[in-house]
This record gives sequence, structure tokens and C-alpha cells, in this order.
Amino acid sequence: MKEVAALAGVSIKTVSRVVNNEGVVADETRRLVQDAVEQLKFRPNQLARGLVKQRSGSIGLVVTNMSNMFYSEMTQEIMLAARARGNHVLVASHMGNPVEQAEVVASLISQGVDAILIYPEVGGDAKLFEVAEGFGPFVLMDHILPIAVSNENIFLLQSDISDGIGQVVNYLCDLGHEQIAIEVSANVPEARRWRERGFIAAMAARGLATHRRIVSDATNGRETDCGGRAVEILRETYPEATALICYNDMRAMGAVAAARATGLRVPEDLAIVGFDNLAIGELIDPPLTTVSIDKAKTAAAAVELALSGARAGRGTVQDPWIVPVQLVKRNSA
Amino acid sequence: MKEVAALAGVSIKTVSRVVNNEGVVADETRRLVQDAVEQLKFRPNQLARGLVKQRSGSIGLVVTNMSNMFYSEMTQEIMLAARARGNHVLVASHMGNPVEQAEVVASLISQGVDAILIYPEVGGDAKLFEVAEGFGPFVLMDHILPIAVSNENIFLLQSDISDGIGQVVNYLCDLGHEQIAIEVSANVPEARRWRERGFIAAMAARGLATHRRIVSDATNGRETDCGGRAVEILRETYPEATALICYNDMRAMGAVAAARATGLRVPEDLAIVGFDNLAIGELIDPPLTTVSIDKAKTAAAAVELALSGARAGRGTVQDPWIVPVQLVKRNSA
DNA sequence: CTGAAAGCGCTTACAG
DNA sequence: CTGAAAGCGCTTACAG
Repeated sequence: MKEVAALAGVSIKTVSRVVNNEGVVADETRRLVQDAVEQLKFRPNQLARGLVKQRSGSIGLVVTNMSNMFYSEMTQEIMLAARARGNHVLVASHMGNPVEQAEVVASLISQGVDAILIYPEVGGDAKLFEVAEGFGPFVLMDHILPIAVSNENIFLLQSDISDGIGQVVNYLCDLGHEQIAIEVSANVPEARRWRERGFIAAMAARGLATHRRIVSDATNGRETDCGGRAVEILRETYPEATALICYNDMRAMGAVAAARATGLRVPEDLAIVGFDNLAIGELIDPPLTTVSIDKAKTAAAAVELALSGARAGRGTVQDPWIVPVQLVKRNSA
Repeated sequence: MKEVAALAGVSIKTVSRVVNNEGVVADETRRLVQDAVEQLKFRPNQLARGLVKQRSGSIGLVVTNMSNMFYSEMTQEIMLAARARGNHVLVASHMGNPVEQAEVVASLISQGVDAILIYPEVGGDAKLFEVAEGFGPFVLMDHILPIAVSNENIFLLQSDISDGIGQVVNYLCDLGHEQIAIEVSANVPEARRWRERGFIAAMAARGLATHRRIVSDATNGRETDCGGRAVEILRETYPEATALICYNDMRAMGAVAAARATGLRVPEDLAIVGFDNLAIGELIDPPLTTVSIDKAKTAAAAVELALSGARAGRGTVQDPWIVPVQLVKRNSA
């Protein structure tokens, strides 16, 4: 910038003005500066800008594991939404490890991100909030706060899971299913109840009391293996089940593969429903019946919260921002 | 830092010394400073540090589209490799658009990334190098330079595609296939030749001259649809083919789904082979035969080039860093 | 072993 | 319409 100013014969302040297109600059002066900028291939240093403006123009995104397609599809949408508003995104994964999660968040804050979007690992909240104290906006995605938190920098954005479960249950019941199992995650006490509550309520509304909860976390942490385990457990503990609602599409795909491997026809012997509406679900055999969450809309909301914080006027801890959800009927159920 | 210095009763330089664990500091002074750091929950501002050190501690990663699982799996590995060396990663996607690609790269550079890892869109090189002029390290992944470039800041890292194709061809030939088609991308002149050359050479080595190239880019840009189109085109133009080698796993999965939809059994009527060894390939029916690229090793190499540049001593334009590749035999061929 | 000065490349708050 | 000064939060290159 100093060089540009020298070449154009003006002060750096004037260069700053034309580069940022702010204030009033004489047309001729502007042209002079623009020429110098081109000639020197000058590109403003956003780091320096960020230092004085106290905002870096980048937001941090923390996911569990990018290999789970849900996160990669969401990441894609979040990148697009962020870029549409002139921001970058720094991604990191915590791999389901609360310690790693806290470190990664601390590191992102140190790096100067303006906000953090995170799919928190359940059980890591205490450490997380300790590390993020004083920082914000801090947007928690699809998360239920286990503890009362009164931090006006924390925001909540959730898909309407229990409504989704309700749609699934009604659909399965309409199909004639009466023995329905739901797969939930072992180390997710709150989220489990979230799903479970919706499930039990929806079943009760249809006059069904017989159902079963399957806890199937695979020790290796691979989502698809969890789905496979769910089918095994189902055969052992609840063989009369005719339908299985999986925690997400990755697991549902694992469940479909496992069912096939044990000679079960899907959906004739066992109907399987997923959650997330991943693109790949359309391609497997049979195409997956699932609950679609609007990823573009969710991403836009997340970026809105990240950039506007409290001014967004939504998504507070008291009143989470809920994104609606839609059943997609295909052939696995 | 100023506050910490005040609280500890030392100069900010001393605080800097203990925070960065450099130079010599008296034990007592160190303790004083550490206490102040804890009390104030001080976290060094990496932006400021980056400004003076002229390195931000983050590297940019530009992929085509995170929804393609190949990129998300690679992103995961790159994040891990970067973090292992204390770096962050800024991700962006160019969606196959050369203009967007150039903008995204310029923006990343402006943002102060220390290096850029990119899966370049073929045909966008001119614009890309113009925008990246003077910047480096600039690591091009799985890319062939269409033009001679003598820029010591540009590095090349590639999977050994043609060896992979060779392994596939030999495997298919051993299985008895003689009519083999390969799917390539339309707007990828160089990369096309890369694959094609390996393919033709391998076929010739087995004494086979009959083969066919399928160009099947779906207009909507969805990889899986490209694979579907490939099968359609194959039925129309080369029905005697018994095997199809797809450009990648996403396309292969689309091809499997399309084959199934037209009543073709895989692999009995049509053997299908992918490329990339995505996790999901194991789960579809039939499990995908594919070429595995070592993503962790590739990511480590990429980050090495990004951080050490020319000092890595490998991966130059004249002598690209080639990562070996391995056929994974499953049931789709 | 410790600190004062200068500066990284910008912007803010003024003054002219 | 334009510019000089101060400062964002650090580090570098010194001096003591």
C-alpha cells in the first residue's frame, strides 16, 4: 500500500479510500491510484485489516468428521453461504473427542475467527464453554444444551428432529408397520431423549406402545458400522420388528448393507429409514427413505447468526432457531 | 499482552518470550507471567503474530465441490495433517468454474494463507497462474500442467493414475474381459490423455485393440449423473462392452445404479470399476471394485509441500511427486 | 536475563 | 477532497 501510494503520488490513506471504495475521492486521483494498484498487482492484506478492525472475515466451522457425508454436504453449503457474504471458512474436526474439540476451538479463536459454527460432541460442553468464554458468536448446531447457559454469545440452530421422527412414524404406520425400532446413540443422553421423546409421542399418538430403542455405537466410530450393528442387535433382541429408524443416513446405509448380508430383504423383511437426505441415499439399492433437512437454508441461517449474532434476533438459547424438515419417500421403507 | 505485562509487572517483550517459550527467562519471572496469563485467560492473537512474521499459520485448500466424497475424505486427511503441524486450513470450492476458482484463490491469498493446495479445474490455468503470480507454495493436486510453467513456487502432487488404470486393465483381462470401455471427462483434454494413455498402453500390452472411450459429462455437473450417462451411452454406442472403467467412484456408483435401472446385472452383464476407494463404495450392492489412493499419505505430502515448499525437495514441476495406487478387488468387477 | 524502539500493513479519528 | 498521527497486537533487532 505504501508502494502504491508512492507510485500514485498520494498518501496511503487515499489509497485505502479507493481500495475500499469509501469516502470521497476525486475522479482523477482515483484513476491514478487504480493504475498504480494494477501495475503493482497490489492486493490488500486482510490480515492487517483484520488486526485493526478486530474482525478477520473468516468464520470457524467445527465438525465431527468430514468423512461423514452429512458434514461435508453441510460444509459445502456453509462455504457457499459464507462466501456470498464475503467471508471465508476455517474448518476443523474434533473426531468425537471432547478434548480435541476444546483445543480446536481455542486454536480457532486464537486464529482470529469472527465466529464459530460447531456440531458439538455431546459431553464436551463444560470444557467447550470454558475455552470459548467471552467469545462469540458461538453457534451450536443440532445440539441441546445439557446445562443452563446464560451467555448471550451462544446461539442454537436445530433441525426439527422430533417433527421429522413424527413424520416417519406416521408414514410407517400408514404402511401397516406396528413393530418399529429406533436407533439412537449411546453417549448422547440429551439428543437421545430428543429423538426418543418425539418417537414415543408419535407412536403413542398412533396407539402403539410396542417399540424398541437400539443403542449401537460401533467402537471404531464409523457411522456405517453403527448401522450394521443396529441390525445385528435388532435381530437378536427384537426380531419381530418390521421397521428400523436409523440415527442418520450413513447408519441407514450401513444397516441396509448389513440386512442384505444377513439375507433380509429391504423393505419387505425390514423397512429402513434414514435421516439427513444425503445425495448418495438416492443411489443405493433400494433408494433410501429419509428425512430431508434443508442444508442450504440451515447454512444460511448459521452464517446469519455467525455474522449478525444477537442482531439476527433469532436462535437464542431461550428460543432456538428451528429449521423444518421433510420426509422423503423412496423405496427402503 | 499489554495487560498481562502490566499485571505481571514486566515488559510485553518478556511476556512474548514466555508465551512463545523462546529466549531465556528467569524462572520466577516466567511464573509471574504464566500466572498473569491464566488469570487474564490471555490467548495470543495469531493475526498480529502473522502480520509481523508474514505467515498466518493457515493454508488454503481449494476443491471442486465438497459434496463429492473424494474431496471430503481428502479434506479430512488434510485437516489432520495440517493440524499435526500446527496449521489451520481454509477451505473453498470452485464448483468447476475457472472464474470462481481464480476469485477464490485471490481471496485466499489476500486472506494471508501461507500456501494453497488446489484441485484445479482444467482449463482455468491461465487465469489461475495470473492471479497466483508471486505467491507460493502453490500445490496442484492431480493435475497436469497444460503449458510449460517455470515457477519455482508451483508444486505438483499426483496419484499414479496410469499405473492404477494398468492394474485395472490387467485385472479385467485376467477375468476374461476383452471389450472394455473407459469413461473420461469431456472438458479435460490433458487429464483425459493421461488416463487414456495408460489405458491404451495397458490394453495394447494385453493384445487388445478394441476398446472405447465414453465421454459423459452430465450437464448438471453431478458426478453420479455422469456415471449414469456413461451407461446410457455405452448401451447405445458400444453394447458389446462387458466392462466399464469409470472416472471415479462417485460416477461408478451412478453407473451401477443406472445399470441396475436398465436391468443389467453388475458384474455379470457389465463389470464396473471405480477410482478413489471412497468409504461408501464398500456399502453399495455390489461392493465397488476400485483403485485405492492413499489419502493420508497424499495429504501428508501435500502439507509437507505447503509448509516446506522447495525445501521439501520433491514435487517440482519438472519432477512431480507421485503417490502410488492400489487396486481393491470387490464385487462390482 | 530484560526492555525500549521500530515496524508488520492496514484503519480510525482527526485536522486541514 | 486529502493527509499526518496514532494504534491494532504482536515480533525483530538491538541495547543494556
